[in-house]
Amino acid sequence: VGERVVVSLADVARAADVSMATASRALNNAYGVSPVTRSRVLEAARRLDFVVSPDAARLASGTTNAVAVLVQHLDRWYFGEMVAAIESILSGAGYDVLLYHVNTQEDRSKFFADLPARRKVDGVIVVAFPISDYERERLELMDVRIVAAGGQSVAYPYVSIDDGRAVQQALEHLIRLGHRRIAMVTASGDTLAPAETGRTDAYRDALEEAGIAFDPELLVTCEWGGVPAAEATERLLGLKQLPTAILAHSDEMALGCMRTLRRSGVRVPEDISVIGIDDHPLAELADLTTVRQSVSEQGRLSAELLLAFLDGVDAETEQVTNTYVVTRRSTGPVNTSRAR
Amino acid sequence: VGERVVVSLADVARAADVSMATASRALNNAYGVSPVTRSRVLEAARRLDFVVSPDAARLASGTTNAVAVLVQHLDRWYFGEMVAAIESILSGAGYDVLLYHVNTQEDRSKFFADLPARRKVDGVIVVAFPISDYERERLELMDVRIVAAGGQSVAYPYVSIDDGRAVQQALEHLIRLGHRRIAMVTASGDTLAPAETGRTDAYRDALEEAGIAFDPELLVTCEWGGVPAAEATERLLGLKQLPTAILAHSDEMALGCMRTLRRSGVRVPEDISVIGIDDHPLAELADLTTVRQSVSEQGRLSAELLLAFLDGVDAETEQVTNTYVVTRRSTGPVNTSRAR
DNA sequence: CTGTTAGCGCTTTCAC
DNA sequence: GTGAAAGCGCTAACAG
Repeated sequence: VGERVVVSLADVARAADVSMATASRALNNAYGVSPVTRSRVLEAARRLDFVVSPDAARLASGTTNAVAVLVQHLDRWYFGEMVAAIESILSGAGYDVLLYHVNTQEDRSKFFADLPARRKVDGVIVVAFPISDYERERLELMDVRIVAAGGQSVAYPYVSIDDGRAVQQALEHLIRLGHRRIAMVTASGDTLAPAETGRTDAYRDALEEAGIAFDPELLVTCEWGGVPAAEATERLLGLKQLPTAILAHSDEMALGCMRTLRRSGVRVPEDISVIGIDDHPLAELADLTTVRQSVSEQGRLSAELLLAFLDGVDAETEQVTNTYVVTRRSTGPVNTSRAR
Repeated sequence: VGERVVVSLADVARAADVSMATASRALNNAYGVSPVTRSRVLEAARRLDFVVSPDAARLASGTTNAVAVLVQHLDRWYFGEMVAAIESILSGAGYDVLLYHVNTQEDRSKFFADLPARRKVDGVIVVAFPISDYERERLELMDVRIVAAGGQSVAYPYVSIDDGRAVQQALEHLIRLGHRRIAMVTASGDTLAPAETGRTDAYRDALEEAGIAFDPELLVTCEWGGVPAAEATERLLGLKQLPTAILAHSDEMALGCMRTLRRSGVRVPEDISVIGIDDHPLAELADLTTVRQSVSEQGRLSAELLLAFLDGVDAETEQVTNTYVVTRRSTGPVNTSRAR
């Protein structure tokens, strides 16, 4: 008995007493194999513990059965949740997921310069990642289908929320509570952040729509993150006339705002209301009111969108998922008679 | 002029007027190519925009240059941070990262039953993932190097913190503040959670070491997560004699504890101190005292460990990274004269 | 240092 | 329904 370490298709064919061609067909569920032959092959394969060589299969067939997922900030909830959802759909469909994490500018340049995924994947999903013209050009070189997950992309089919709508909902919530002096702590400067300008613009628009004059003092900008947001909030507290509510670019940043308020003895929501965007799992623990988005839904839909393309099926190329306010304890009616 | 869509090594060789073998050598930085020939090949490759077919290369060479990362709970900070760090090292070394996310029991069974990464990778990194004997057996079938990241594995080389030590440090911190009645809110029941029993056992040991009798009432168990922890804390508040401090299994859970305390009007740390483990980015925003671990360091080291093995280099197979208490505002001296 | 020669392990026409 | 044969595009001896 041979002690073959790795069993090949030839072994299976021999064991089943058929040609390699037939064995291959049987294993791939291709047409043109009699049921009895097929089961004989399958049985032999199982007995020999056969596993196809994916490389040989790919080389011969020309398809990779793999998808690249391009993502940054995987250490943040939003991105992890997104990738998890994408992976789930893709692996369920028999695709491998090649992960490319590009956090630094250096990673990023390197990725687009080298295109390490080239010839390795049938498609790529870009997660909440605004890409430059140059980067788009490079990506095109890969000559595969591209889908954007969680960011409205002008260049590619996408699945995302409507950032403007989310901001609008937040503002409507606050305005309904009587707030007029509403600040926003926003992330920017970071070209890596998604939706950076969208949310800020929407803030101005929504204010205007409500007949509230935009006050530049109330729009503070900082890097993405809770600590930067905490610092930005200090600036807000330095104002002669304080805001009665703060909208944060994301929940993490809202938590930063809340820390500053807490440390300064400002009561939330009695003195100042705070609202975030995302519905981060920890928002609930912080009693933070927020505009909820379903990240896993966006991940799922974007993966399905790519799969549809790969199957040659037409699909809606611009999908927008819902957002809505989740009211918790960090927002309340404006306090007109407060003394500070 | 030919309109070749995809340029092959043969094209490059022809353009550089060398054999395919030489072209291959030049492209792979192999020895035995004169500088001038090499540069001629490289130039031709660049001009033709040549990209090797990874499948063909793998088929011919027998190496995959890919690593599988097996992970669950990618939506949690710990896991995302870990994978990000791993990816960074691996991609820097020229490896592709195949991501396998197994969150549900179903995913998990499927993964180990099918072993979709088989024959596709040179090694696998298992992220904080206690595997069963059966699963280990299946994994062995892949016949590749395996490393555990962020969980002490009896079966594989690993990089992780010393969970017992972390708990001990937390307890030492509390005891130094005068606490004797220290509760623990711990995650368990979930076979998917890492270090689940380790931390609980360490809690008992560390108490004993400090001469504090273990009180079963003070050890409450729940599923992993902030909300379960919040509920578990309610149970604690139902006790006749309250604890003066709570150690949570993780920062997320500590935040759950804090919510219950806050909602119940229990002051932190005046009435009850709270300490977590991890140093989650949001712990800082919640002013949570915690035992810090560097997840990215563990990710980096485990990837480097695997790379060493793949290079045939010997390396330390059990690496333990440091932890230490980061004091913030959620812990304070025990309040002996408190009235509740 | 460079070229020749075999494959790597499959899939896929094309016949039968 | 099944088999024979021809590659897929590259790497790795082995010669020279």
